Amino acid sequence: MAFKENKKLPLFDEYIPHLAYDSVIFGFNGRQLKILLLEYHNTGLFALPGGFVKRNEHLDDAVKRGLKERTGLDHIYLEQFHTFGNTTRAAPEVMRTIIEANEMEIEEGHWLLDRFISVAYYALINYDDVKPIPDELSDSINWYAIDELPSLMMDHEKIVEKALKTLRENLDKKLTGTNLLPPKFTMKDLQHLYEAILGEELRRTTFQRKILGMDILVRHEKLYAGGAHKAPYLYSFKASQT
Amino acid sequence: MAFKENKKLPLFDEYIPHLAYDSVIFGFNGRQLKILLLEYHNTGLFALPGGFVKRNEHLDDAVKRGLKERTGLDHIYLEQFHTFGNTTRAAPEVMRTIIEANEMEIEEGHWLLDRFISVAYYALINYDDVKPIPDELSDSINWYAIDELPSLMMDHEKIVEKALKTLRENLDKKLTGTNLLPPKFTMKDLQHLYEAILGEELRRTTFQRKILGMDILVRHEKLYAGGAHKAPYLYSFKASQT
DNA sequence: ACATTATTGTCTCTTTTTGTGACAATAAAT
DNA sequence: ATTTATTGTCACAAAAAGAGACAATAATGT
Repeated sequence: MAFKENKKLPLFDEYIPHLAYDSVIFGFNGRQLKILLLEYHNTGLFALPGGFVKRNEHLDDAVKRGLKERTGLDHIYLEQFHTFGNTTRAAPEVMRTIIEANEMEIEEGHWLLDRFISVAYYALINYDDVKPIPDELSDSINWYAIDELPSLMMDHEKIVEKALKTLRENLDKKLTGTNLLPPKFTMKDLQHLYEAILGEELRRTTFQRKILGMDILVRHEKLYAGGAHKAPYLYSFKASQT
Repeated sequence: MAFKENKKLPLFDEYIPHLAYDSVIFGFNGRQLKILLLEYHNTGLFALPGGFVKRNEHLDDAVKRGLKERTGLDHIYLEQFHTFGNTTRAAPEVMRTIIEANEMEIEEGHWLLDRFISVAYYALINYDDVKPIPDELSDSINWYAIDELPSLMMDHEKIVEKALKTLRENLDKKLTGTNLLPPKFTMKDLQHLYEAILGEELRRTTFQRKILGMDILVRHEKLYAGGAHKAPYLYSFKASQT
């Protein structure tokens, strides 16, 4: 979660109480699938980037706003995948620690200290053109490979798990137009991405035939200046169809 | 949405404000896929059965509680599929009408008159052993075939649409153990169910081979006393595996 | 300039899965 | 006992996916 107000916690009634969102922001560095994690000041606690929803704001817009603040990116691919609503979703001590570490104050009984519901989204962004920006309450935001995550606060590990599961299930249906790759990429790049997401190796020829058969790619002129071998075609995703 | 308190709207601060759930309750009568809809007193408005979440209650439990109240059924198959959070999700006039039609009062500025977020679930229940129970605010609750729905309030038509889409996508993965059929059923019954859900006809032999190949059914002794023809086997779903 | 090397694009053959019809088995009705 | 409608299963055809083969080719080394 992220607080944009400076030292002025009362302003929190600008938000819908007991409601938050969390975002699992996926990026791909060419080899590994990674996600963005915050580390809070003086707490050693890692968490998903999240935030709250303003009273006059669409839920989806709140998430886009948060993503824009943290990544500077607009038009991010975004997918809601689950809402977590157990009563155990409260972390008063943690909240207090974070708030105190940031020299802020909170009144007793504030809903931030109580349980809250969180709507979880995953986002796919281009790893290369992002310099993640920490917010006031956290001292770092960094990429972590999905198989080398630190322990996360509250139920955030479960959230990541479900995000990854959903991403895998949606892969064939919804990867069109994703931002996980640069605008132009080779078939091998795409295959590496699939392998990183699915966590398994794929057969080159079968993969190529399947992807080309999906009719979602545009083939461009060969421009690759890679190694001592035949240059591959470059591809881009077709403009997304309605 | 449903109010369980009688004439005592202040008790509403027992609930998490600005948060609701809606449930798309599917049943199958052997031919058509149907859902349960409420009609509110003196309003002509149809709506999905829904409710609110108590401050100390798991989100999932709130939904189970509501389903139990309306159907008398426990252990219903339940799946969360989306959270609807647009600011347009407010219906102050409708709310007022409903509340007045029920001779209740509401203070100005109450969150019920403002926008609220709704977490949507779908449920699969056995059409035959349910006598739906209306709540205090509605004068009827009835089954409506999914292709003959009346117009629904707010965004409830979108919610139904998405529920149906999700159900179709999950069909092969998650129908195991569903309650949409009686405990024992024929292969033809199951095929009719699939056809009603998918809205398309399926080929008998292919369907049979596919389902048997999924290894989710137990075959029982033939007991069917139907018509002038070879009696089919009866099946039931295997006890659901973890 | 030419052979070498690594990787690509495509083709073919094999295997698996799915579509489609055929047919014997059989419970009730005649 | 014969007819009728529907079932369970098999067999063949068509389509999709798995797996390897091979020529094409961009950089490198000689």
